[in-house]
Amino acid sequence: MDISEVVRRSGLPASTLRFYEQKGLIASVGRRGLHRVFAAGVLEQLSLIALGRSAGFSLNEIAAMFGADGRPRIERQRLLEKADELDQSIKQMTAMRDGLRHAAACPAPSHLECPKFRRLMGLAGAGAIGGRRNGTSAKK
Amino acid sequence: MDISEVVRRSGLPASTLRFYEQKGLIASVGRRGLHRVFAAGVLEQLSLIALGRSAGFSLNEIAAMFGADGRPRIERQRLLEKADELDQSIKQMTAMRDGLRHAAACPAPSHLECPKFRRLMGLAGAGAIGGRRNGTSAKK
DNA sequence: TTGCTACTTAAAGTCGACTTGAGGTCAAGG
DNA sequence: CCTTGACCTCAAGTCGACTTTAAGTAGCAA
Repeated sequence: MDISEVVRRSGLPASTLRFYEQKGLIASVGRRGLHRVFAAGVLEQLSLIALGRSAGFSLNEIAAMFGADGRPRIERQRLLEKADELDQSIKQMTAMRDGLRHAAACPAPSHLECPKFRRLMGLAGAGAIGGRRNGTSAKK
Repeated sequence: MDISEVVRRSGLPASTLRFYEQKGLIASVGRRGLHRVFAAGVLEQLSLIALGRSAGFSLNEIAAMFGADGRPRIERQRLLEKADELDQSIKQMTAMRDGLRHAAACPAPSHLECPKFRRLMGLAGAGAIGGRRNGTSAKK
């Protein structure tokens, strides 16, 4: 496969593929002239990377867990840790979601006067002390 | 309150407070000499900002929803949209968490051979096509 | 009044994950 | 054979949310 086919089948731009290769996340099996040639397995590796990303791993963490060859050498301990982290986040986000829904329906003139909203603010403050979180930034 | 008290009571560094002021997220009520003076309400505003952040709003979005005065002029529609986004994320993260837990317990020699893991990879791939997501990066 | 020190500013730096741009190469089709 | 355009490299740029740094100022204790 040449890069354009990987682009087509993975949906990722070529620049990302080159970037991933440079980071050691994937590897081309060789060159035809200048052009990279990829094995079919790279698609699987890319899925794996997407999986890791959406589980909250950074590219560096992913690189550490799988060589450029794609052989997964995942420490199960690490997975459980991440799962616990996700649990934390899920709890936070769930509270937040409920709070938002309530705020949208709340009859208080200003949300600041609503006890539920205020409780929610407390929650967020506590969260802020702890970790940092990002939402979907689907902005252009 | 001078800035050091806000720092003390909010837990945020002074640089962040100045940054927020510059962004129009908070405002000082005046100066004593060069030094900013803040009203007590700024603590509430900061909670509100933390709340918005942890609900996945960007600082710009938050600035648009509340003036520097802190008067919340939240469009309820917007809140519901964010709540729906959070629902999406929560579903993704829940699937991911379960997948991770399974992977940690899975007896397959390589996770790539585990059907559950593969299904999970499909999920992640689908997510990748859609939006972008970040986990807790508690790295120093 | 002196001088410490907490405050001030503006600008630049950082980090992660990419994207963009300039300039170059070369395999393939006409 | 020659052009075309897909691919290449390397460097720099972008974005969000801050932090850091350098240089300056002024409130307050002694």
